[in-house]
Amino acid sequence: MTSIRPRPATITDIARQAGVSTATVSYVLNDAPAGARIPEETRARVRAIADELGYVPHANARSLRTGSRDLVLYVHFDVVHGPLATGFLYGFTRALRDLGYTLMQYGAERHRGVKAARSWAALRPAAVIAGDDRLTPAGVALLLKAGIRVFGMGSDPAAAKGTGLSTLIMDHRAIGLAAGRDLLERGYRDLAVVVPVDPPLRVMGEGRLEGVREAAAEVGASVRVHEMEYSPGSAAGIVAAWGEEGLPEGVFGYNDEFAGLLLGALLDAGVDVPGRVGLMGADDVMLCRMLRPTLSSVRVESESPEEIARRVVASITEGTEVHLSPWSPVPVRRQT
Amino acid sequence: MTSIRPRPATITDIARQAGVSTATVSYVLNDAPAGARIPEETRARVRAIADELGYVPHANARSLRTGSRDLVLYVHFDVVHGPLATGFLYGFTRALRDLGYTLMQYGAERHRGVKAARSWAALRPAAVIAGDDRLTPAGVALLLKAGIRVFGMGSDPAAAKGTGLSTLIMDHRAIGLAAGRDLLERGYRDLAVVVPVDPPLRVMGEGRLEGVREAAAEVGASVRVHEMEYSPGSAAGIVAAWGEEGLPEGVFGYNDEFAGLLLGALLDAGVDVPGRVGLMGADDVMLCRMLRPTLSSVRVESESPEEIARRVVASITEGTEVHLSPWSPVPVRRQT
DNA sequence: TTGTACGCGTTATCAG
DNA sequence: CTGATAACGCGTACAA
Repeated sequence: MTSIRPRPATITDIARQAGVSTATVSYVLNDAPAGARIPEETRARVRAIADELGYVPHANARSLRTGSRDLVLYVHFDVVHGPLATGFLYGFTRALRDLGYTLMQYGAERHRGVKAARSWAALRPAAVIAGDDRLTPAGVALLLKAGIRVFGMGSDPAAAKGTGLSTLIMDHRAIGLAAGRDLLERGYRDLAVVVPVDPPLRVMGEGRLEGVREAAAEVGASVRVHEMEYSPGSAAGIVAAWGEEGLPEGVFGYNDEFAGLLLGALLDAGVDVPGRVGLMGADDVMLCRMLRPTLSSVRVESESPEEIARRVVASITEGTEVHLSPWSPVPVRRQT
Repeated sequence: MTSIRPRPATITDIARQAGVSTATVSYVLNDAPAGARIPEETRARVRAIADELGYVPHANARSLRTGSRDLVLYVHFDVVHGPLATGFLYGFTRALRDLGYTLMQYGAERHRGVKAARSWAALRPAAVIAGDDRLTPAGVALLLKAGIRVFGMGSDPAAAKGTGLSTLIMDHRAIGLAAGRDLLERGYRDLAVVVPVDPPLRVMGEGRLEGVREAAAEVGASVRVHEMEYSPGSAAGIVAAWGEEGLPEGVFGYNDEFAGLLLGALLDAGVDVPGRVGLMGADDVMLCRMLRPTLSSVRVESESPEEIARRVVASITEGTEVHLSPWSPVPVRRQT
């Protein structure tokens, strides 16, 4: 007597036990109008058996039959999500669920381009949201051809326009612009900007840098650029370099974490912050209020996840291309 | 002339265009032994058409037919994942993929117990990994009955033993024990511990507290407990209370973030850290090295994600209950 | 209420 | 040797 591994109950199991057809079971469990005149006694019996068997409909089989797609695939960047992104993702997930879609996060994808696209397409999602580092024109084309909407996170909306690729971006240039303007308003004319070397972050860093440069150009200020790794040693190296070439007046540290590392290195070097050097981060995470002096930052306010979800769903159902930029930057001045 | 929404190509489309049966297409595309003797010419034609059509097999249809389950559902806690958890999750995802399974993250689940279990069961995963705040005995039973393995994150292994529920836990008691012992080694006998009020964090906080208490009991030290929210105000409140009742000698701040908030509040109050008060966080994230003075912490080293993945898969294929605790704590002493 | 075709792909069986 | 037929997995929905 070998114990068999449990198997999920099927509609057929229920039909057999209840002595009715599978059609009847389906009608009863779905409260379908076509089965409206099935006697209450039968209905009760079917329901009782379904319950007893722990029956749960097979989502795959159902969607295979109905042809419905309710999956939205979210393919991560390979980086740690900050509280901002996490918070948005939660709201977005919930909002999508309310609209009848299921968002699944698909992490640690090792492929890109057509290979990645094929693995996503196999799941027949209604849409895929992926970092632009995973997308290639051929991959996007494959998905679109299969009726799967594609959202590039970070892709350039101008370049995407007309290709069918939708975009969902954080406007990094705008963040840099806000930070740069805030530093310039304080009278600084000699600015330094940090750009992460880590590839997925680098693109964003360059966008932010561009914004600072734009702000600087408005008043004829200068901008120095430094590559930085996410490590105390790299921060110390930059501060040491400033010791040689002269300290900048204002520093934009890419984000709060990089800025936090820089702040530590500046304090270690005995630099007066903000007396000698003004410092800004971005994202406005709680970290800003842990550091002393407290860190100035650029808060990124997001449009309601519900609204974004609605527009994503509209794009899915209408098969149209949309370009969403749910974030807007606001400087927050603190002690640095 | 209405443009029809693109539809994914099916095996039937290919068969029609190639003038062969769907069986032939299937054999060719899968390099099945049964189709080994299909002439190269036909094979090439089928492959070319599949390629041209952008054909990708329908994963659902395939698994429906073969009965295979390769999905592992990971249901988040509703909190921001730190770098530690994120890093583990990435490695774990990759390792599972190498073993033929796909890990999907399912966030912002609004249900718990049987309701949640039903929504997971509908996806027919091979296993579900969920926070114990989402699991109830009835829910677990439903899943097990359907042949779906269940891993409770944070569930008590002792309580689970024999019920079929597997566990995957971080040993919070051990973290508190390590922190407590480190503080006591420095000679502190008047300890304070912070416990977050936020429900999902509270459980972990209580586990860590228990560990500190255990350490304190070994040498007869005292332990004060303070509830804390994740806000600068709450930290300031606690420090103010210490002003009234007297400062503790050593503080365990639950984790680095809560400790960082406390550090800021202590410095604001003019308290000498670590001269007057020693402070420890936990998790050892980069934040520790941004703060000045740099924060002592408890690093949590995880067993290799590959090894954990192997054991999870073994549990799935053999249908056995396992209890994994892939983390071990190591104190890291810095300036605080 | 039931029989059954269908959605998509796999595979054992059978025929030219 | 080459390849088609058909049953099947699970649930839905139309015709009877």
